[in-house]
Amino acid sequence: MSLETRAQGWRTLAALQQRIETKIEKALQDHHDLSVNEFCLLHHLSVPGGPSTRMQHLAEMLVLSQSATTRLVTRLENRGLVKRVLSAEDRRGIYAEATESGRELHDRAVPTHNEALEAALREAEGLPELTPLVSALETLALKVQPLSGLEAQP
Amino acid sequence: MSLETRAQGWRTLAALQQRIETKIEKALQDHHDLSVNEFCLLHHLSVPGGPSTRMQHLAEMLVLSQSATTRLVTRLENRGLVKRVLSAEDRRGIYAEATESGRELHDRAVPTHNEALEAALREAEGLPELTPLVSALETLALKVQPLSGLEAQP
DNA sequence: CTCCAAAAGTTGCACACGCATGTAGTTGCA
DNA sequence: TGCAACTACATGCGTGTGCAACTTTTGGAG
Repeated sequence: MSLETRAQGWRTLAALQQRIETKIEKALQDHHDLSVNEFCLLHHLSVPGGPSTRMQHLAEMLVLSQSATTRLVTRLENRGLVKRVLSAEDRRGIYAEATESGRELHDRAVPTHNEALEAALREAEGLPELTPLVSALETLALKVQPLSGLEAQP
Repeated sequence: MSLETRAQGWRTLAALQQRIETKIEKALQDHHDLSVNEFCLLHHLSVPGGPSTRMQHLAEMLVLSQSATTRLVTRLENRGLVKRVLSAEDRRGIYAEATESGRELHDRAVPTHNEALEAALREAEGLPELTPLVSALETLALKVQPLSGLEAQP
């Protein structure tokens, strides 16, 4: 397979991705006043066992810069959804954790996210050219099931 | 398969997507002073048979708002890479087409884009949790080969 | 012990984007 | 012909993001 072919597939996937993310963004914004990044941050802090995560770790998971993460946490902190906890051992480190109302908002937002995704996928399947792509995503979701979190490479 | 499982897979894919796009963005920025959107715009105007595309059509393809498309074209126009052509039939319509130097820059940028994508995919394959995902993308690129362009649904 | 490089977060700045609005041109209908 | 609704772009404004510079803290070398 040529590089060009793969690149063409990649750009098509990126466009589809963008379209679906836009739909999810609007749904989350309309119903809960949350951006996708804000939702993902709450998701990481609400779901996993360790409810307390370092700023830099959040930046890696969300694929954001440090500064964007700082302000993302600040925004949610100002809304009382997240709180900063200073680390005792390493006083440079700051942990973010979800508050009770943060977890509540997350629980309400999860169905919105999932239903918007379902709707977007169904819609995308309607376009004949995208059908194989969408069905590949379905397979993909199966395979990724046991994934715990994303780590960045150095 | 549960909605949650699919959503988890989707968020993982989105994160990987974002990571790779960031790498491509940096490569294009460093070597050719182009953002990914700018590259994609040039790509659509340089490659296909019809080198002349309406603003709104570009917005659909790039998954951007009208205003973002206006300014995207303006930026490239100021650099002499693209030119606006007023439509004769419908004088509201404006066509964008690549200039000679725009096509040249595109031709130089294509290898950068493709190599950055290859490198990012190889890197992602190194992370054990992402391997199935990446290989799914490989399959995907094959299936999408005959795709000509992306159209939005009304 | 002192000094210094590296790490974790924050902040100033520039910029690309979306939304709402404005403007020019088109279409339809009375 | 004249007016209203609509379309295609452009523009003002607010905001989220990345980069670079800065502060505080840590850990190690001399």
